[in-house]
Amino acid sequence: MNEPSPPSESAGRRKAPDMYDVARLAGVSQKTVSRVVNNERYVSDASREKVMRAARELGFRPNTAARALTTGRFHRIGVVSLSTAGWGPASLLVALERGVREAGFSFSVAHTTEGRPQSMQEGIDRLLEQGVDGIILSEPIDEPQGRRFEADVPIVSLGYTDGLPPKSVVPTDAHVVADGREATDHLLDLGHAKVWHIAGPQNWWAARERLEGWRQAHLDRGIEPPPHIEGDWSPASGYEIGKQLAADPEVTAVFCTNDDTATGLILALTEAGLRVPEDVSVVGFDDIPAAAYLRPPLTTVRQTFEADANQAIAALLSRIAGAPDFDLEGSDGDGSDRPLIIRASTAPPWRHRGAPLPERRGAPIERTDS
Amino acid sequence: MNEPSPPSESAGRRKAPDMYDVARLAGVSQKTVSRVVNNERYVSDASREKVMRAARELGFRPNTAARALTTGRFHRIGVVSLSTAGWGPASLLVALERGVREAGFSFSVAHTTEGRPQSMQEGIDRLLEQGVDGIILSEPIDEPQGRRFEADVPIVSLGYTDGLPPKSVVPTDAHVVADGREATDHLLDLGHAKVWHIAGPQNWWAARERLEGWRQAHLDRGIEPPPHIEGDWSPASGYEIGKQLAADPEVTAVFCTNDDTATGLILALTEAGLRVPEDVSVVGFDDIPAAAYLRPPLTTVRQTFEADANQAIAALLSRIAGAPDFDLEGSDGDGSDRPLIIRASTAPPWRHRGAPLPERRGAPIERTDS
DNA sequence: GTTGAACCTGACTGCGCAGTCAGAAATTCG
DNA sequence: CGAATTTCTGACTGCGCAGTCAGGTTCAAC
Repeated sequence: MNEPSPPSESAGRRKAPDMYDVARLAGVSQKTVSRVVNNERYVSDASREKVMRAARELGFRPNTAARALTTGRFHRIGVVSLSTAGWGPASLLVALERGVREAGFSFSVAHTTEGRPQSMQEGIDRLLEQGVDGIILSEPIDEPQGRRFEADVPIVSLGYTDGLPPKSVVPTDAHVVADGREATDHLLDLGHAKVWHIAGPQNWWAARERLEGWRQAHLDRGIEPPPHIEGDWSPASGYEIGKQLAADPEVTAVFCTNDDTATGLILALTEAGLRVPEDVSVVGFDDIPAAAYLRPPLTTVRQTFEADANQAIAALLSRIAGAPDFDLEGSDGDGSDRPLIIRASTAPPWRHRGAPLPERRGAPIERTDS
Repeated sequence: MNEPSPPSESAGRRKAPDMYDVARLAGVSQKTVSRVVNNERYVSDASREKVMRAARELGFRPNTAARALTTGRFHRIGVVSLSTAGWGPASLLVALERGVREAGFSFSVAHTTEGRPQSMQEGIDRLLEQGVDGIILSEPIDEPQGRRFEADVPIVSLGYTDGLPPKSVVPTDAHVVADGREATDHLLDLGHAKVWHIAGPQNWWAARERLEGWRQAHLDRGIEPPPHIEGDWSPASGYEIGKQLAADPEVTAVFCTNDDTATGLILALTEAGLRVPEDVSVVGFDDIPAAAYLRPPLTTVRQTFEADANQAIAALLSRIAGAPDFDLEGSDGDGSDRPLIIRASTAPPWRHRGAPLPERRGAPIERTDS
């Protein structure tokens, strides 16, 4: 009601109210205001009520800088991410922000500079300069020369990275390899003799793991995998590599390191007169929203961004809280959620062109809905 | 060399060095250290050198909280974004981070909570609580009841939003309408009588503008536009709406509010036995990386994320610096960069099914490379 | 040599908050 | 009823830094 009109009403922007202002209005001490704001014990209901009313009336907002200064905690998590808008990295970022927010922390991002070595360390440095309690490395890529990351706060990496300080490292290790293996197994189970692989840049951890899963799937059956071909995640690279693969009659099945690459590949195959899946089966990775609506709808591996993000955050928070080495085992899923989404881009090998199309065309096709 | 071993070497984590530590080692006062760190004038080369050496030796990092406390500036820009990994929002976020970083500011993100009204204001509140010097609203959507956004720092919106404080508002207004118009004009110029429109959710500013451009393109020619259909940006909604459109023989051209929707649409048309572009032409929006590799390669409108982001940042920084109403006119491009990328999904109307395919199939097709 | 200006430096202070502690008031217990 | 305990409160302090100011030094100009 009676607005305590600020002393200098004439000035442009009046000073933000601090705890002393609230205390004065409420008739208590600054320390009591602090207690109320931080929900501490030992404040009478009467005082609490008065303070809250005064704070609301003044529009009081605690000053984070001052709080951080006295507590030494910033209440902020930093994330180093790649400067790409690709589905994978972007989804991870969204999941991380959500998890961090729900944990009550602020969220800072430092993107790496594209094509710049050591840019992960630079990202870490920028985060440290602005003040964070912990750092998450999303989509880690290798630093040159196996350099060690340096930081005086806990670091957690979503996926393995060499050179991490002792704290660190994360969950997802095992299952990404498993995912790559499952995709490959699916194709081998269909009867394909070998599965070709369009890999991602091998300085990315995720790309390496998928390749490793693909390799293992072959070796487990005593098959020598064909040489893999390295792309750059883009549809363009999938298209270019696809033109090569289309020329090789031995190629009947391809596992792509992501859905974008698969999109380019399919176009190249089609332009070469090959049919998917009748002549060549294709598996992607990511399950981007459009995957179910490509022609043909793409068999792919659905990523578990939410779960990965939450594991990373849990690990980081426990380290921030002081646990020297939080044990994460057991939380690693056993794969019961079946990340492989089988759609119409995979089928048994055909290998005789011109054969009549199978009836799949009008068959019901699973579309993702999550 | 002679490492000044910290007093309590036994303790786990030793206290981070402050300016007094550096000053002691360098043989100067704390204030001089402050001067060197902030690159102020009036420091002798000798002092500067000593301080820098000492700072490096101790691994000194200025404490942002203390600095923010004394200066009242956080050196941080906050962005409120949608919690989606879609190409558009994610690209904007990447561009914004880059621009903010280059301006020497830190970058905080607050995502909105999906499906929650008032979540933009909540995002703003979260940013204000953690301390930012200014806020950018990326991909603004309407708040319920035309509520005014409240903040005691400058806000800039990437696209118009009702209820913004006087400071605010941005650049892109004009050209997004123009983009929608250009896409539609392209189809009308090809000879289509009308262009159907799969719109985005109309509480999104971007979706409204594109629809408006589509509408204007019709009205300018004295054509009554057909009713638009509202999707939700997803391929799924494009597919569902596509099934309706496929049943209407009048439909020969569709402008989709984004490339994902177009992807779903094309599948629905294809499944209905229609050919793109022979029976129906399709234009998308965004120019996602896969757009050039769909079948057919998609005619679409390329977004100008970098430019938009930079304009928003420039506007925000100038307001932070004190300019009450920075005038942005003139910076609005005149369209000389031709955002419409014409590929193979658009052609003149055919309208007699079963006609021989035109020769486009093998024709060279532009692929984006930027 | 004197005057002034530019240059350089450090003591002191306050930013807004939470930690510490001493003490008052209310409650429980023997 | 007094003693021990719990609850409540505020004075005081320091976190690490940059702003202010006073003083000292150097240099050029008169």
